[in-house]
Amino acid sequence: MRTRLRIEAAISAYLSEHEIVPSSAWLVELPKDRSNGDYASNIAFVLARTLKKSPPVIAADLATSLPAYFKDPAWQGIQIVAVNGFINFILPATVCWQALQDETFAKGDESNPERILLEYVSANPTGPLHIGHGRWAALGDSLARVLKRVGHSVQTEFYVNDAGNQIDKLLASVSAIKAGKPVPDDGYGGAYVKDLVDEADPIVALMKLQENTLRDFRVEFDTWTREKETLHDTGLVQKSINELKQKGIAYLEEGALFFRSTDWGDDKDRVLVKSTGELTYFAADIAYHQQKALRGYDRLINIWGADHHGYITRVTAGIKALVGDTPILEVLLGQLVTLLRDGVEVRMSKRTGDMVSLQEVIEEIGADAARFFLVIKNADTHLDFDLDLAKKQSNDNPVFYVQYAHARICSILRKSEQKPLVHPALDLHPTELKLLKFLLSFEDEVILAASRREPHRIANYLIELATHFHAFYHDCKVNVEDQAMAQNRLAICLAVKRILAEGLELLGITAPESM
RNA sequence: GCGCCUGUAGCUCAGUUGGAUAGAGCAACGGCCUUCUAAGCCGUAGGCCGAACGUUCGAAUCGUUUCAGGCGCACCA
Repeated sequence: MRTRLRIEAAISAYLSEHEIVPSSAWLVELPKDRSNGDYASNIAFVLARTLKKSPPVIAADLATSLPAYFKDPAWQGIQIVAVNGFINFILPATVCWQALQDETFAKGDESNPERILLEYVSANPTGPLHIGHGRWAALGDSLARVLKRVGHSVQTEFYVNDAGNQIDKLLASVSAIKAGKPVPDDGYGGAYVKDLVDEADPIVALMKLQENTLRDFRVEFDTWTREKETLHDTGLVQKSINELKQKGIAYLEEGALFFRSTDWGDDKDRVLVKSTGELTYFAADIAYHQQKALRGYDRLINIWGADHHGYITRVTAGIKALVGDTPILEVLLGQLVTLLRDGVEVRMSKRTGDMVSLQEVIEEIGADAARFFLVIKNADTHLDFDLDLAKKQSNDNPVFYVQYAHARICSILRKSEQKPLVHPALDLHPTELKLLKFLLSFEDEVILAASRREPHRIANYLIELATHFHAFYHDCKVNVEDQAMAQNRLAICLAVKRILAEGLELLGITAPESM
């Protein structure tokens, strides 16, 4: 059982035995300052009004009563102290050892597993991917890994917009070059376009290009869905439109067909078929989301750039109109990335070809550093990605700091002549104990990263774990004469190695054996 | 004008389902390699959490207002 849940259960048992009903939600959490304890609860604050006593008094009562609710052998020796109204729980090392030896530690903890379709990147096949796509790729792939780890069933999808205006323009540009004519003003003039003239199918070639870049970035999709063959050639877009007409939520006005999205809270109704007879991109998008919904998921998660914010309401309206309330559409917005060179913004334009591709970034600084840089910041803060800085910093980049901890452990293991073995009775050095306990909070971070869709938490956790390990390395020599101590410390090293490797795996970053 | 995001140390950012003295890295300064990788460790310094008011026992966190920056408000994709 998860450590936090075990503590919550004890408090709940106490409450129900004493027939106390809290007036609002209480929780057991990781204290901001770990020196206060390993876990803490605010229950005394919540009960203050109900019991008409001050939080410190209630906390003191609970602190003396609660130990009786931890009878399990491993929990013997738990310290429960009341400070300023908080109840702090200081765990015995045996609880940590027990949790860490469990194969399912920090895995599959989701109480409501869902079938999720996660769609991300979905770049137009009109050019190479750039750093912005890289952010969605790093974010989406890590999120998929995190969601799977806690027990959701996740399928990832890349939607290929291979129909419409931009595609026509690209093909026109390729034809123009082939015919020795200049590229049209609104066409694509990037160097890569010239390489497409010999391709039988330039779109497929560009998809391959994007797929290869993503593979170099360690991002692979379960499915690639092509708009043209899946939605247009099959007549599914028209079918969706017809359904809307039949339901009376699409109407003709001034020669255009409108979808009454205002029925679902949109600002204005949206055009499905232009007065010219052309379908809008939105029409295809509605059909696409209807199809996704019909494939049987509980939830559709899309990662979009913040510039697509305005689309959420109308696409949600489309799903509700055609399918209903399930699946839920959840859109994660990420703020855009500005690529800087020497502190100066590099304008990104596929049309002019003035861009630095994701492929180039990966080749310059490596997939590990690039992924870490792109995923470490909260997705809703704007990201300045300075190429020169990233290159320059490659030596003191946090990703190396974390990887170095892993490599150091591997080195220790290679030199060791002992077998790791836990000696629960052994006294631990304070730094050692801190490290051991910090390992335990991995499960809470993973849960949080999953439920809030925030993979950057994993990156921050790993940096902190590496910090604890490096301090341990400094304070506690592992390969010492004392056999029991050496075995114990080796066991800690193995546990740290495992969590570092699993955490890095969640971010799609390698865990090197040596550096 | 309306909507969304951001504003925390010199710089880059954590911390935001309300909680304990607001944290880290980089940059600055000072220590630590006869000891398992110094890509490391330890210490010093650095803050009216953009501003104001409000809710609360308690606010960086919630509400209102306001200032600054970014992004959207198409019969474009």
